[in-house]
Amino acid sequence: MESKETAINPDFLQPYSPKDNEDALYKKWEESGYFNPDVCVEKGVTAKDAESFSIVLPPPNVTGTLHMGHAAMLAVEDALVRYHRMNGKKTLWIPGTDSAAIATQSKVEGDIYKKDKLTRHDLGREELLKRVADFAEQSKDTIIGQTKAMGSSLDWSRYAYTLDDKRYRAVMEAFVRMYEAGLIYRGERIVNWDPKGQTTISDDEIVYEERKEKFYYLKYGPFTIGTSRPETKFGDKYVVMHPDDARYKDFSHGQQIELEWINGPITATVIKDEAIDMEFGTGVMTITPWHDVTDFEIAGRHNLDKEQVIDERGILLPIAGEFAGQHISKAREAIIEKLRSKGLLEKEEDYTHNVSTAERTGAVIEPQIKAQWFIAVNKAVAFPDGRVMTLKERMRETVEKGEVKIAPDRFNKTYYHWIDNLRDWNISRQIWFGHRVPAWFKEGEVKVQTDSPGEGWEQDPDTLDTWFSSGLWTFSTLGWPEETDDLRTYHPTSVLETGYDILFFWVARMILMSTFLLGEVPFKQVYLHGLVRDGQGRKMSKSLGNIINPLDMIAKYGTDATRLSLLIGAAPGNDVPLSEDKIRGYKNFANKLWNISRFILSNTTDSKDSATVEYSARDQEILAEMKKVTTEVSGDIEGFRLYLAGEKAYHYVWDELAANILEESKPILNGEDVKTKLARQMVLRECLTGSLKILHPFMPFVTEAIWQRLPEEMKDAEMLMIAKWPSK
RNA sequence: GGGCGAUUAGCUCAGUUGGUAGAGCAGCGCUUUUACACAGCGAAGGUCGGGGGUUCAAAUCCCUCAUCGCCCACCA
Repeated sequence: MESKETAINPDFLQPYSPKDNEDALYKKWEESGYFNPDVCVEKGVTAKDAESFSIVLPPPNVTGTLHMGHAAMLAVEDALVRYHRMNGKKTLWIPGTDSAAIATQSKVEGDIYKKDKLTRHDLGREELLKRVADFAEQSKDTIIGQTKAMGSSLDWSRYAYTLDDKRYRAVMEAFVRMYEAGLIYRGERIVNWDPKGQTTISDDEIVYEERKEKFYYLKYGPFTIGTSRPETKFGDKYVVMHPDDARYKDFSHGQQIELEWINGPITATVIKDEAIDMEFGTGVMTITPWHDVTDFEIAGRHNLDKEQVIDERGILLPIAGEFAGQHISKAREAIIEKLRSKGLLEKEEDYTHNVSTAERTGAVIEPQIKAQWFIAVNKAVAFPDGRVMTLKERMRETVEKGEVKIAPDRFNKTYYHWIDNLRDWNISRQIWFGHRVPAWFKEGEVKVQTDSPGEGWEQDPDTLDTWFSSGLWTFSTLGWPEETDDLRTYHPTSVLETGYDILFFWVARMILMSTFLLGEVPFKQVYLHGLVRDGQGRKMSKSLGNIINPLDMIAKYGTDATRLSLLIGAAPGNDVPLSEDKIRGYKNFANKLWNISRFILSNTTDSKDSATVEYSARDQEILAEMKKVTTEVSGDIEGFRLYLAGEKAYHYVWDELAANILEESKPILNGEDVKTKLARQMVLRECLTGSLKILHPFMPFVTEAIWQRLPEEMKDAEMLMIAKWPSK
């Protein structure tokens, strides 16, 4: 026994230490160049004509730090990538970071204000952009370093940043092409104005919040109107009711009525419109087309005047008379007081309704009419394949026809529902950090082109919605608009793995961009993961104090344990409960594997000659079993059931290989029958390498650490990372 | 108001095409016999949310109710 122990690597005499292995292994992988498929082909690891497998990493915010959600995403994607790489595919996983326009700019603005008490207007556009860019550059290494700590086998030579030159160019090109196709237009429309962020936002960036407010009944000439927003009512000179409402049949469309209103007598005009709900309130309302979407549409149908009442900062304009200059949040009380004193307030009720707020800033949205850039989703245009259809139709079709498959498929319905309700997408933002709209103005003329038309042309100061550039991500990272080899080889990408919470923001927008600009889908498969929650299924949050930091877990239990805990039990589309106990359990497993290896190696040091092996029936059974597990694990990975694949491999190794096979092998290994012993030694070695391989996608470090310590004759590759997946 | 999902052992969840329930963690008892105490062995624990139906057979399919959660929606 003594001699056998010394024959194997002495590291095995100590428990497995993730800390002492992980960084060195990652460095070794990175330096080998095998994260880059070109190197794999060059060195003969991958066949020149091999099928490709590609994933783009959903780019984390440059200024962010790694949280469990990222860790889960990296674990899933890396497992897929490692599996396909070992299966001989030309495998590419592209890293990148996102400038995250609004989020980043407001973070920097906040910091500057805290430190120097300066606003962005004090600094000016150029200076602010410089500071934001510096900040982004500084903090980008943090997230990259953390991504590496997870063991991610990303091809760093292809690293992309949403605001780097190539991506910037792609964005400009996309805008111009869509404009020329008539898909992008500039229009005066009612948009969602965020008074705090001082920018418009898209419909998808709105979050509804339930609020308890007062609902007021006001006397408006012969009518009683209901409103929850008296501060918008100054300009109201149209009173609207349903044409079929019997209560108001004596009033006719277009009829003019003199009445006393907040700031004195006005002339109101009766409008009949079917948008009115006869059941709600009194069935009569006045309209404020400048600050309400429904009202805007009614005004549009009847060609009515529109007047702005509230400015961009939420301050009442001169139309409000004595209330002008007041902020709407303060003015409401005073207005109600005046209405009451004039006898115009009939009653007030408690009222619960949904208020639209901006996702980023939390501010209550104030609809405003503004000239903005939009993408027309209902306009039929010619696609690259020659067909003429709308973006909506094309987007729906990709999923309906299975060009893009979504796992879990129940999200198909969610996707359709979103598309059916989709309205033109407002893509211009009034912030500075981001891709600037490639439109140029001069004396009322507009030119849309990537570079300035020359002297005297002023570029539109607006920037683009961050999701516009994100929508190009699968192909802007591959070199588009140039026709690169990468684009030909790796697009459409194989899988897009991301959280279900950005199905609309991102997944749908990528489908939109790719089908129109390239004439193909951006990816064949969507894999939606859930949110990582705590052990009790609660959301992780600072206030609950239940945040589990992936880097802490990596330091404490190792990356492999952290990865496994995020993979097992994580079915697509379902939230993942995570507790420290769970991670600890998988740390023990890594050590178990280490000890299994130690046992097998120390008991097979004298088994070099394999030429004349005769397997017993049981030996063959064991080998068949190994093969069966491999088949199942492979099937589960390919079917995106990683939670099952990981569990099965785990189960096999612990409960079958360790508990049964090793135990029953002890008498044979210690016995006198040399032939039987040799056969079993070969079988055990086979089980070990097979187990390391099927576990590698899930726990790359410990499996590679063991692989590096195997005798040469057991290995078919210098690194497990590029070893051949066992036959299925 | 519409849609989706969940309800299985103390906790968190598996259970792929229907065949008399499984895992991890926690907990209980025993074991330091060298691969591993970051371990092993053993016992305990569930009328699979309620009700109805289809079937020889249902946690698994259908209907219905209940509770919880999520998403979507321009009722002033």
